[in-house]
Amino acid sequence: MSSELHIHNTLSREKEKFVALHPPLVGLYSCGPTVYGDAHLGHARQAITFDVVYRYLMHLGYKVRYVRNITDVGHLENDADEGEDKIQVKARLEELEPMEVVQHYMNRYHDNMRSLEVLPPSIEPRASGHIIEQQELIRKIMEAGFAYEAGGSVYFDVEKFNRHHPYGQLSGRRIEDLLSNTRSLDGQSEKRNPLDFALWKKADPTHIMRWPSAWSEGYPGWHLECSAMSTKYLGMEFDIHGGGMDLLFPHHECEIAQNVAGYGKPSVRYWMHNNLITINGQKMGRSLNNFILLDELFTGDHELLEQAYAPMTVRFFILQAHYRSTLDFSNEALKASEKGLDRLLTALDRLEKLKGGKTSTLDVDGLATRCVDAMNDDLNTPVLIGHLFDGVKWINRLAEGQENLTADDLGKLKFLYSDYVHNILGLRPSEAESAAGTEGLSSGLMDLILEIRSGAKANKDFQTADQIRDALSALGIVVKDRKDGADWEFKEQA
RNA sequence: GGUCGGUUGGCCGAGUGGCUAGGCACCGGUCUGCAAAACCGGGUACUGCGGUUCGAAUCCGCAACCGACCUCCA
Repeated sequence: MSSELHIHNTLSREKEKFVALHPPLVGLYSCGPTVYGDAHLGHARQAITFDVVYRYLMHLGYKVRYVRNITDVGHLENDADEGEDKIQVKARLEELEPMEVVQHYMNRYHDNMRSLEVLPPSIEPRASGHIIEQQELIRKIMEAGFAYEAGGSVYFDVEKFNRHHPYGQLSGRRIEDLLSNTRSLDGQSEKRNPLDFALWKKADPTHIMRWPSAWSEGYPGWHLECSAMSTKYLGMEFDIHGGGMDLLFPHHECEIAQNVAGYGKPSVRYWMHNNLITINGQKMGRSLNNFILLDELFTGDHELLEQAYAPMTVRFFILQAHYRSTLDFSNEALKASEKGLDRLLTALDRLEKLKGGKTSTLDVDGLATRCVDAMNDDLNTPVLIGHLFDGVKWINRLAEGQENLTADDLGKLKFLYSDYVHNILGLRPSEAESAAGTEGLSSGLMDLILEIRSGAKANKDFQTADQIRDALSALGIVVKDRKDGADWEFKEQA
């Protein structure tokens, strides 16, 4: 593929050339978490996938407005008719204000995201802060005749909508199939049709989160917030909407219907969906209760974990698979990522110390082209990483004098690596390493210690030399003897 | 049941009509006081059966198995 960005559009099920609506601006929206619990590996995949989309678009020179919402109201436990709000349930169980629950898990989500080097979005709107906008959209949908009130609640009339606009295009469903598959309600429902979904729910007396409206004191339906908030911040039409594949139906399908019903046209040009993390071949999810929390990964505190994994290991693990493929969790795979990442980052350190020569024996421009092509081909990070490892071999050979690069080419290579590894993939050395760095006190001390050790080695006093190396190893520092002196680095933590 | 997707070597995971993906693990070698790292070399692969083709892991058909969505789920 050439040097233009193509992304797989769920709407067409094909890779399409990306054309921004209003270059250099790009509007990007992705569905954030419902904050009633801690984030697990699946949340990390979603966040990292669209973090890379965000980073890469910026790399290409676009001015991106990235909106990632926080669902803090309206997400029900069950079927829209009988379920209770997830946050309300949690609040009741823990005897907290719903907003205390929201704040608590939102803070923890942000901590997790920071650890994973996920950039904060441009705007992080919360559903509870946009009740007016959501009510306004309901009004528009009702005016257009695609919603009805029943008992103080308002429902979207899917069947009527489908008579004027196709419903189910995104998820590839036909309304007839859906109808024949829905279980029959026992007549208690206010909905005219089982496919209808709630835009506004009347609050029962025990419900804490409630707002006045023309229909009842109540709260908005889950699907509504994304339509209302994306329109508010990105306009009636914007470039990319992302989310996990499990949100495709009904969430995103309903979102499209709401926008078409309320504003007369669909809002999103490119729909992108990341695939799920599996564990023992099965989807990792809250409903299956087989998830591993990010905090558990970072501490190793989970029965399925053989060790703790650094956030960067988790990030690298996720980036080593294409976002549209399932990715199977296993200790073996995580450990392989840990080592691979270490190899990549160590090479990056070595690269910084290299000096240019008179000739070049390697094709840096060719490597750069392969890297761009990989990313332009639907954000193919695993292929990109494969190319970067080709370069790792180069770097190591350069360091050992088996290859040469001119200062000019070396500069290009350094720029390439820092650009892709740091800026686009968002991979950074662990905090212990960057905190100590290669400068400052610890660096000076290490120079001193290694100098003493090298003196001992010169005198064939290997006992002393090994004693120093073992002692440093116990402190988590690895000494590597090279031809021209010794090098050192921190051991991978955990 | 409906719709969609997958099945690649010891593990993870790309790719694609003919050219080594890559990482990890493993084996041999070089270097080294030893070790680590690095470098060089090596083996094991495309679920099965048919078809199209000069040539298929890659396209088509059938079968088996696995999974996702159809209710909440990133």
